[in-house]
Amino acid sequence: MFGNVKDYGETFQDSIFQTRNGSLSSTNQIGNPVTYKLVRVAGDGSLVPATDEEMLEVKNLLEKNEQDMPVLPDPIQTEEYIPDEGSPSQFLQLENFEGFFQSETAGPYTENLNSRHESKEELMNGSQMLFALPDTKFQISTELSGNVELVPSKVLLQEPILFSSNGCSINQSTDVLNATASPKEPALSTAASKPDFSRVPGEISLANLSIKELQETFRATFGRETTSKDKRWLKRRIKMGLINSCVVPTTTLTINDSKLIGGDQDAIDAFSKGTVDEETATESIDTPASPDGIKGHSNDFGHSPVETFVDHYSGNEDFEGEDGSAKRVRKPTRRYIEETNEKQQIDGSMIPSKDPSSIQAVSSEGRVVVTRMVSLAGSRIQVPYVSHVRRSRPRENIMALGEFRSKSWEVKAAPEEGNLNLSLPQLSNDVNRVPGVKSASRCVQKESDKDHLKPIFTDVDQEMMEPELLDSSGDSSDDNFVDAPITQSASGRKLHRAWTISEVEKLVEGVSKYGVGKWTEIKKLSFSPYTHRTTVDLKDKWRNLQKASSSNRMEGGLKKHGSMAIPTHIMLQVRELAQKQSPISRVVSKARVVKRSRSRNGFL
DNA sequence: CTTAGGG
DNA sequence: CCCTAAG
Repeated sequence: MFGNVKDYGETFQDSIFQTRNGSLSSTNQIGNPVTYKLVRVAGDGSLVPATDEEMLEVKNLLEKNEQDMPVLPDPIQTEEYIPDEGSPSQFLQLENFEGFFQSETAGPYTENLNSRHESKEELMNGSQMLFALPDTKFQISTELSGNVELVPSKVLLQEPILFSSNGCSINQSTDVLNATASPKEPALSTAASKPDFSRVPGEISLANLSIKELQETFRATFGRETTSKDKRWLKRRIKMGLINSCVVPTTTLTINDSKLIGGDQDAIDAFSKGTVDEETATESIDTPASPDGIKGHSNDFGHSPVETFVDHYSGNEDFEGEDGSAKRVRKPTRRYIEETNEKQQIDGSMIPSKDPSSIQAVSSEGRVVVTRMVSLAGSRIQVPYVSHVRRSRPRENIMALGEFRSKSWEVKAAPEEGNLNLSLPQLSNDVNRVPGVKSASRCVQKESDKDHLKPIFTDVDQEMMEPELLDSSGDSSDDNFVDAPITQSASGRKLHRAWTISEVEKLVEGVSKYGVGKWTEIKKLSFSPYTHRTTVDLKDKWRNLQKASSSNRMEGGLKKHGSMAIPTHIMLQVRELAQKQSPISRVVSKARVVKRSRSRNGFL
């Protein structure tokens, strides 16, 4: 039924939705507030709010036992959320639990305890398989505490929002949180409480808090002030703070048939508008751990979700709007985007769409990914949504590739259809498979270069043209090479131009004249005609030359892949210069250092 | 912007 | 070749 792990996330979402509108219709659809609070069970079974000392104690206990304490998932599963570290049972004994339930909990929970000897299947049926609870979960339950193992099922029926994964869960209810004004600990302790706290006195629901109150709560939670007036943001932050490392969904996204059908409208709007930012994406259905086959996506900056979160809220936030988009966040780098896309492509979020222009939210391994159809060289593929509003300089735009091709065709007069068609399947394959968008686009480009540009001006062409000749043809012409500039600007990437021998010679000469690293001078004085060679290019080429020259075996003929046979005398020159420059300068600098340190130490 | 270095 | 981090 739920065998397909990949569909798990989606199924889960469906379940939530159905539950909210179905069996739980008596509850307020989305915002049914449930709050938690750390309490102590007194001798008579009554609940006593925890004192600060107790909070601290609990915290210490948790830290102390963090390592060796086994995870007892069962009590956890009765909760709306689960702290990522440690188990509540570390500080609340099972007896307390039972007493807790008996004294404070009406029917259902007591029932659960009493009926815990029912067959697992029965309870599963009773819960109408609302969730595809991983088998492992039950296994663990059985191992650890056989007699409580069945509780979750029914409890889940009551509070179907739970999804536990390796001790971390995703809380799908929108405004559930603990407003106990104490940092972190409440979050940990909540797991030890019973699921339904809506009747516990003293609770506070964030949903109803004013901005000021939210700010207060924020301060109480994080120990610092905030100026944010964004309710949604505040609530999320507080929740995250309480949940600790567990990722709090920004909103309640519900996926049905790959369509976004429910949830926080703001967030949906955000998605639609393409304002989905890094954080939103991260906060989608995603878990740090993946025992259930739902792979967690590590943050691409190499931070844990927590770290990222900290980064974001620790800044001097100055949030303008309710939409929360004002959050100042590091602009994802090109590479980041590419890698992210790649990753998501790997995840297999390639879902063909009938409506090419449709933006959809698809669930991929428990993560909601908003995608859009894009036309790449004539074929439609689905790619993770990225806002079309350019925030930095153009990346190798997919559309540009199309232009690129057209231009090339124009020049080449008669592009073989077969050639194009040949490349497309390969492209599609690439996109579908591991290489991802990045590789795909590069692939296209490369092919384009090969197929259409090389014939126009090849290495041979360049070799034949004397640099001096080109020189005289006008230095203003960055490229008198046909349509190179057009192509270049269209592709957004510099056209690869093989280095000619004469260029290399000039380079070497320049290096010998002005020294290694003086690329600007070399370019100015020796490369004025070659405006397409940047200083970086010179540097790169020099690096390559050095590499080549150092690996002396290169002489033979190992460079058959068209890498141009560099005359040995040049190589020798390079090696000479490299040796003259690198080791000696090192020695020199070393000597200088010694000199300096000696003088510093009073010698000399 | 220039350099240096990693990708 | 691209991208970034440092000066």
